[in-house]
Amino acid sequence: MYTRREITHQRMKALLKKHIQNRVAISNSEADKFCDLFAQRTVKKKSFLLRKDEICRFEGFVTKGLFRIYHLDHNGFEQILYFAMEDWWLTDIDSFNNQTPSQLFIEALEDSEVLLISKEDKEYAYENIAGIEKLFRTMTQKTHTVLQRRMIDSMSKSAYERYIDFIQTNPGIAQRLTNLQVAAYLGISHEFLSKIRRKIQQQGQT
Amino acid sequence: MYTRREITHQRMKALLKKHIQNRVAISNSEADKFCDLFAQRTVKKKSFLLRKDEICRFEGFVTKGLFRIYHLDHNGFEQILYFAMEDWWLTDIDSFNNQTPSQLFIEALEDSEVLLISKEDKEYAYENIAGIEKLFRTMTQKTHTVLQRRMIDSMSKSAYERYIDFIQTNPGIAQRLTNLQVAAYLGISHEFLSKIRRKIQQQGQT
DNA sequence: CGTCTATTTGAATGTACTCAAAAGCGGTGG
DNA sequence: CCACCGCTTTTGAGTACATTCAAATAGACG
Repeated sequence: MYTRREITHQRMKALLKKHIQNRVAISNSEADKFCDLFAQRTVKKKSFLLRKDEICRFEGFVTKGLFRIYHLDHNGFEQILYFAMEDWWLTDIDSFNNQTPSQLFIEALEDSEVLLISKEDKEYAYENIAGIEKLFRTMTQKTHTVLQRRMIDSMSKSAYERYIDFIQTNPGIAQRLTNLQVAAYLGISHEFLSKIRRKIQQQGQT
Repeated sequence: MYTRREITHQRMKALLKKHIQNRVAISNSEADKFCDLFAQRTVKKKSFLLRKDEICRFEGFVTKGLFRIYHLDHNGFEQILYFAMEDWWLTDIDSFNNQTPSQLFIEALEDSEVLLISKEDKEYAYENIAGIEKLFRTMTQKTHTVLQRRMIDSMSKSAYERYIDFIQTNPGIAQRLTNLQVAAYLGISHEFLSKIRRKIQQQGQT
């Protein structure tokens, strides 16, 4: 007999296992061993997985919902680094690796579910589960590429172009966001985003 | 008896070995095994290690000189992603990993020397030399953190602030660059950089 | 229904770019 | 050794992109 919570937990781990096996050659039993290191956590909309000055003690895999990972600049403006939805990883990589106070906030934008692994268990996995070190090396390389691309775009493209790119490349995420969030991600004011959207509307009508 | 070239080669590998042993626990013999996978290459000022549309067949460790890694945007403007000087790594991580055509140029800004490793040899090292997978995982995580920080700054700070940050954080590199290069790194026009520098001069005099 | 938040709009402002031209500077050949 | 060439740096005027502030409007939710 399983409780409902346990059933959910099983289903979430199945998602994680599938995610891993799509990305690296790993046996069933090794994958299970890895997945068992994760704890489940539900996060209500508008509550935080991490706040500035806390030490990030987890790396997370999102199985339901949507998060924003953001930074407050010296004027108190929110700068969104990235969003994490189902099938995405999330952490403050700097704070997690060095166990130093974080500069970031991780907040749920919807009622969400995540699987969390601690630093100790992740280190254990690196040492004792074949393929895990490779999994994270390749994942980090991939996100590095994406970040590099975004860096180039943020410097060489106009706000208008970046907005078009964003909604075309991430329609699944964009739908679920307010313009406030989108503006904070693009690094522009929400008023200006509104004006960009108006211009697009007008073009559509001709 | 060694030729002069061989002696230089030995000295370069010693630099690489030291670099590695500062970053990961690795035995002398394993480190040597890894270093032996690298080939030496001298690159004259203004010549290229990689051009757009070529496949990046190497990852490099700079032992002498200075490189710029840049991208041409759709208006033909150069956007410098990063500089690599002595003790730094350099590659197009995307093109190298996937063996796909590169979007980037890698150009020597001074007469330079690099040690290069091929994709095959690097894969060999991942599989057969203990500690190498960890070395590159941690290095990639570190550069990811740096890139993330730069991303935040490029969106939340003014050109003036970014320039001050750059010359204070990287005095060693900044000295060796023309303002044209610095501007292309900061993502601003060189004319505007000149105006920023004038303002700083005037402040200094009071 | 009322409250809170998101979105839109406009006017004034600021930051950074473009274009054109002049000045500085280093190297090279006559 | 000097004159010239190419490249970097500076300067100014005009312009474009994006922000700020204030206020009105629209939506969402209890």
